[in-house]
Amino acid sequence: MATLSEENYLKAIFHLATKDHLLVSTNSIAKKMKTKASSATDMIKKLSEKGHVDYQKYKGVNLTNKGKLAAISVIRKHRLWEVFLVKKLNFSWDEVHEVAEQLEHIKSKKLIKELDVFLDFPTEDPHGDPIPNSKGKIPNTKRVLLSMARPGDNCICVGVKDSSVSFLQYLDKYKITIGTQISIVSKETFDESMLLIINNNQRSVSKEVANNILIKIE
Amino acid sequence: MATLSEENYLKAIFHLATKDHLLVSTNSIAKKMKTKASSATDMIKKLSEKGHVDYQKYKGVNLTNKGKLAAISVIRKHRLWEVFLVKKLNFSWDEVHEVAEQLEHIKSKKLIKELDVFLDFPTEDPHGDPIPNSKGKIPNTKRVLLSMARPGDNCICVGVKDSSVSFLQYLDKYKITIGTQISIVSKETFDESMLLIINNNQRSVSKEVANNILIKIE
DNA sequence: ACTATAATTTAGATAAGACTAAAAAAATAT
DNA sequence: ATATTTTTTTAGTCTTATCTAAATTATAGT
Repeated sequence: MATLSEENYLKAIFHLATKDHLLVSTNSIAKKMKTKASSATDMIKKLSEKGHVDYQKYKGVNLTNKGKLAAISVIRKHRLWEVFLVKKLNFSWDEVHEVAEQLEHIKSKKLIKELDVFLDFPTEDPHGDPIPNSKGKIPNTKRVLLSMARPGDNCICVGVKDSSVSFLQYLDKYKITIGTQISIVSKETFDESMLLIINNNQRSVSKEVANNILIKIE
Repeated sequence: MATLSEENYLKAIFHLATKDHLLVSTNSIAKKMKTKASSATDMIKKLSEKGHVDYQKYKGVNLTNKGKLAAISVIRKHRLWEVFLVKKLNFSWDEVHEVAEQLEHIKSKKLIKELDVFLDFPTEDPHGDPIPNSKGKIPNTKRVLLSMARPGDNCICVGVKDSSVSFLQYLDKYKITIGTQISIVSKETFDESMLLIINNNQRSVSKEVANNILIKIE
């Protein structure tokens, strides 16, 4: 059984590994975990001994199947709790993360099974991120960044890439949420800002914003 | 802010202190926490430094007002989560304790406030124990032990003193739960066992059982 | 009151997870 | 190809919460 700290490291490594870059560096883990590289090395050794990662000194780590399933299990719990907080306890999408970070570590199979039933088997969390099923399978949603859309496209906001509080509050301010219709009017070549129609209002968003909104193009 | 371990010690001390015996011994704390007396001493010093208990070497401890409120806050969370697990997630009353022990340490004022709203401000947990309000006031229910009742009394089960899994399962087996009607037929002077009518069946219960069922006499 | 026993505290050790500083390996630049 | 910089690891320290063993204080028995 993984400790709280081990679970957080596994989650961090999972998020850092991408399809084309499965090997994760010590430094990137340390940065994500907001600790020092030496602490990351210590934990990597521990995770390696427990069979959660493959590790070669100076080469970085790779999640084993076991480690991957452990990470996904934590992510599943995190996202289910986020749904609970928003749907049942009136939390807004920028308030859920901190609490879900704690709730995701509660150990009880029955708890998470019944929570899933209670929430009617949700497939996405309040930020549009997919919820892995109990077997560890992650439903893949074909989502792209708003910055990928072209003038004339009609899109629906389906999630965010950056779920920091400041960004979520920005979105709330302009009434952009999951399900919001977005039409692309034009795109500036100079600064890559985009002119959009959102809720019947024209609005210009910066490259930074467009790079963090996930959409589905109709 | 108290650590997880500090919260557990505070809770233990609170449960050990009674109206007529506010001073709690090191050994009793150690026993309740399932640690050694030396560990208890260490923690007592820490709690004393933080102003949660009054402590005099070799004399035992006493919760300060601050420590009492901290303990009650944990107990409130524990009991609210128990209600949630039973009412919303189909847990039975003997399954909730272990999970609530974890959930009670989640730090979020909004979480517990909204949970209280969501559960419609319950005043008792699934074992009949009173839920302290947000100010730390504990509603007092006039409950007595079944062993206090006399032949001819008609009673309602309102809770249990011992909420161990084995006792709760014993009660489930004989269909005794909160709200169950119990009539006292007679009491043996020899072994203090009691003859009862429960759910229209005569049943004899031992002194040990009668000492752990809480009732209200009509 | 004095002794035996029980309760409590102190001292010193351990494990987990973090840190700093220094050493070693890898990557980059010239 | 060698020197410099960056990354990673090692060694040693710290804190929290635990432990064992030994010392100290309190309690009970005679």
